[in-house]
Amino acid sequence: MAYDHRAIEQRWQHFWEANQTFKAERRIGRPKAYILDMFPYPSGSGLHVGHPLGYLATDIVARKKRMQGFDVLHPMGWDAFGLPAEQHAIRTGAHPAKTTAENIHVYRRQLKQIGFAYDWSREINTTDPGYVRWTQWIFLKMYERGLAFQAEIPVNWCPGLGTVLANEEIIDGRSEVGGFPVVRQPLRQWQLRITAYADRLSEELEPLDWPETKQKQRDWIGKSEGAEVEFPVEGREEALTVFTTRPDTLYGATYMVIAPDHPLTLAITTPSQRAQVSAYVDAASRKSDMERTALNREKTGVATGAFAKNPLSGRRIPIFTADYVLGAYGTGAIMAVPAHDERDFEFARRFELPIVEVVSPDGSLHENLERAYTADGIAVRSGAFDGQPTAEMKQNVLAHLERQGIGRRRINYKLRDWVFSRQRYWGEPIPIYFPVDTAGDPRQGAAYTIDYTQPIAVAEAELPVRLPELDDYRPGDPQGPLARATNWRFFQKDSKWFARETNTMPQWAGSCWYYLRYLDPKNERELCSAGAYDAWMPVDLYVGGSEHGVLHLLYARFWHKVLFDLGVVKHPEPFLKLVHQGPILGTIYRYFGAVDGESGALYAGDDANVIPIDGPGDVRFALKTGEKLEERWANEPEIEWRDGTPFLRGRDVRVVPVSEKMSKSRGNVVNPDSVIAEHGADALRVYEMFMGPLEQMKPWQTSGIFGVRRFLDRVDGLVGRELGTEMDLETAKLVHRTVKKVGEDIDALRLNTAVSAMMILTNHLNGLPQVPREAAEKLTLCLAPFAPHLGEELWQRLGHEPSVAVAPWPSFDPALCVDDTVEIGVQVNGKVRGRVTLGLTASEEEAKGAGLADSNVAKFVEGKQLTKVIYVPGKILNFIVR
RNA sequence: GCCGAAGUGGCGGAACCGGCAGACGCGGCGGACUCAAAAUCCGUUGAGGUUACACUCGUGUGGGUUCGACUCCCACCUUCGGCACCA
Repeated sequence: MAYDHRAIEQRWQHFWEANQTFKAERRIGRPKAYILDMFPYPSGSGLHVGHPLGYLATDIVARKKRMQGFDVLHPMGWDAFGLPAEQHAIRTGAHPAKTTAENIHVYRRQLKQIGFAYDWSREINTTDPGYVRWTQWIFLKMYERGLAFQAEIPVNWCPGLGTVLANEEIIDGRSEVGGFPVVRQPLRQWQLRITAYADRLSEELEPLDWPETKQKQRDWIGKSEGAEVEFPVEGREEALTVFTTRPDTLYGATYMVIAPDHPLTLAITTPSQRAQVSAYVDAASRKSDMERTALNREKTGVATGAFAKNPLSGRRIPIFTADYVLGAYGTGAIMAVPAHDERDFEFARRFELPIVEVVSPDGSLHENLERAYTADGIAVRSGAFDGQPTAEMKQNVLAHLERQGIGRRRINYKLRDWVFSRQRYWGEPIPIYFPVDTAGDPRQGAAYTIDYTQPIAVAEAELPVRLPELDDYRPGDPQGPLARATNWRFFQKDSKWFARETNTMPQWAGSCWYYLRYLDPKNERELCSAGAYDAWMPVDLYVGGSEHGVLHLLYARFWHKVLFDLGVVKHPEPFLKLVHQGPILGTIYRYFGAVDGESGALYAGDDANVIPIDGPGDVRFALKTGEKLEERWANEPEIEWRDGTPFLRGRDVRVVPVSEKMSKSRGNVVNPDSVIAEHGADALRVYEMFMGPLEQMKPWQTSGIFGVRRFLDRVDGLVGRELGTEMDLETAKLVHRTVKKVGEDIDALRLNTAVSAMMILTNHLNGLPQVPREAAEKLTLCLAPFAPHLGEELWQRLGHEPSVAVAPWPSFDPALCVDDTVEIGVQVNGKVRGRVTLGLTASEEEAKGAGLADSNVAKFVEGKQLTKVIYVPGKILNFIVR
């Protein structure tokens, strides 16, 4: 009874391709929907079953919208610049472009066999010269506006990758890709002035229909409102300016701290402290991010010997330098208020500095604080401000400082400018060149000097700047591998020599604006035409992994806002609604074995009799009797089930299933190709949607797909039966409710319960002597977005012309979706004791009578005093007795 | 440490504007079909209890609000994700 999925799926995939069923076109008077997936990086290992999850959700939404008469843009492309292709090139010598093209070929084939409703005529590839041209064009526009600039700055240099990294690409002092250590090192870099957009990037999140990602971005941008205050330094003209969010605690500032890398640190240091301070500054500059974040919990610092004057209290306060103050945030110096800041408190304790309470929870004075009091309160020891609550005092102090001209309101951000150059080959060349001072021909080895202070933009007409051919792609040189392509790098113009920029753009560049290129992918005159923009933008639904919550989504919003200011786009935000699909986990099975190895090994099985111990390497567990054990892992084929418990095949060793992110090294990857070959693309699609809520993390269970395939076979069987014209009321109600629920669930991306609803209908229809035609048709139409191949097949079998993809979405009769009678629970003192069927409009008297007529209810009420009756029509009847 | 999300049968999950907890699927058990197996179909399946019913317990833990709490409030525990000296 199983249908032939191979034949059906191939036939309809060919049909869609031949008929261009999913070509996106705008028609007068139709609503539009732009439904976008985060396009993949085509890696060498192909897709695993986790990849299509988000694509399936959008595909179902897109297919339903199309059936509802929307013009739908649902495109796909490739984010094809990236490290893996380049690393492969270094190992094998194969050109990254070649590897990338091969990988794309595999990805395209895999996606097509899943049956996505993409408009493949709009496919884009970020490495195409026709695409790179516009990425470079946007860069030049930023350069013209001063948003792209060079600076010699300490950057995050990753020797393992031979390149610099953006702050966002570093996790715990290591590279996000590869996990290599990162060190601080000064280098000439291109940066993008994302900080100029910090406020808009933070504030304009507000109206978007996004999940928690909104808050993550806000936190990353880290807007904080406060004040800049000047502290006069003894014996110097210029004051030391600090940033604080707590101007109300100014009277409690008992010392100051200046960052080791602050330009004034050495200048203000007194001769007697010079040696100590220089040593501290040196040590701090050599520390990598890792050391600073991981090891440096204990506060360190050195007195500079200098003193400042607290502008409000008039008190003479010492100036320290300490690395808990960051040179790059605020002004690089702080006023320290140990009584009301945990870090300052810790430092003050360590260096025996005075701790003066100036904010009291209740207005009374406290001595010998045990810890910093960081909450709001009432001002004390604050001169004329005493007694003011924190919020009020902030305003008053600010006003006072502004009148005196020694302070002003100020907003600061954690966000830093985006280090935008990479010392790698496989990226977009930065379209800039520099004058060269040389006596001969640098391509022939003549000595030369490049004047990096005079960057020149490549003329728009000369875009794109293409990558040169290279024999050796290895990184390592801070100038990047492109510096080795001397014939490409150096050129003459008006008999002067010039050198191209040899850094390339980071992987994120291409994905910052790709959603705009889909609108008009072949346009050679503009990145997209105004007509194409107006037809489709903004993106109505964007689905992708939450790992891109800060990186890609922040960068893309930034570029979009720049393009908005340029007049290229007309909306301040590109993505109205964002959803993150959860990862699909692979399952492996854990057990324990003796360290000695296979021969005579002691197999301890599951966790029950095993305890963790401290030890080197893999030996982190032992039997309770003391024998040391190693953690071992088995995957699905090595497992057999006995009475619902997994065992190691052929052995008496119990194993414990553990779900983890799918990865090659764990051997828990499930390949969609094999699932499709065995069960069909429709079964894969429906199973992935049925697994659970889209946004949740879910373990893949191969057995689950059997149930889904059985369901599809049942639907196939139903529609194959002789159909009737009559439909009984119960069936009609269920059919119409299912149509309603499936439609609503798709709109809300509750795809799992939509599938469940269709299963319920199918089970019901299967029990009928004859299946009504209307039921079969509506079920087919509901199922079509989920299982489109089977949907087409059944639609045709029902006597309709293809394609079901453009058939109208089924309607439902609201009257059939509400019950006139309903079964409700009858409670006595809040416990359910019976149930009665009542009309929705039944009065309390009727309900009471019906409820008491239930023998079991009567039993609990009998002999007691009925004190109250709670009746919510259609919901509950509750008798309160005493 | 801070921010965010989540804890429900053997498993994935459903219900959550407070109103019959466990839909749907997997797995298990029993049966039909078969020489047999697979596939398919039917029944059953939270725990305790009972011949059967009744009944008792049950949505991470402890409290609270309510006629009534998986759902709301407070405290805590655990898991996952993010940030991490940002003044």
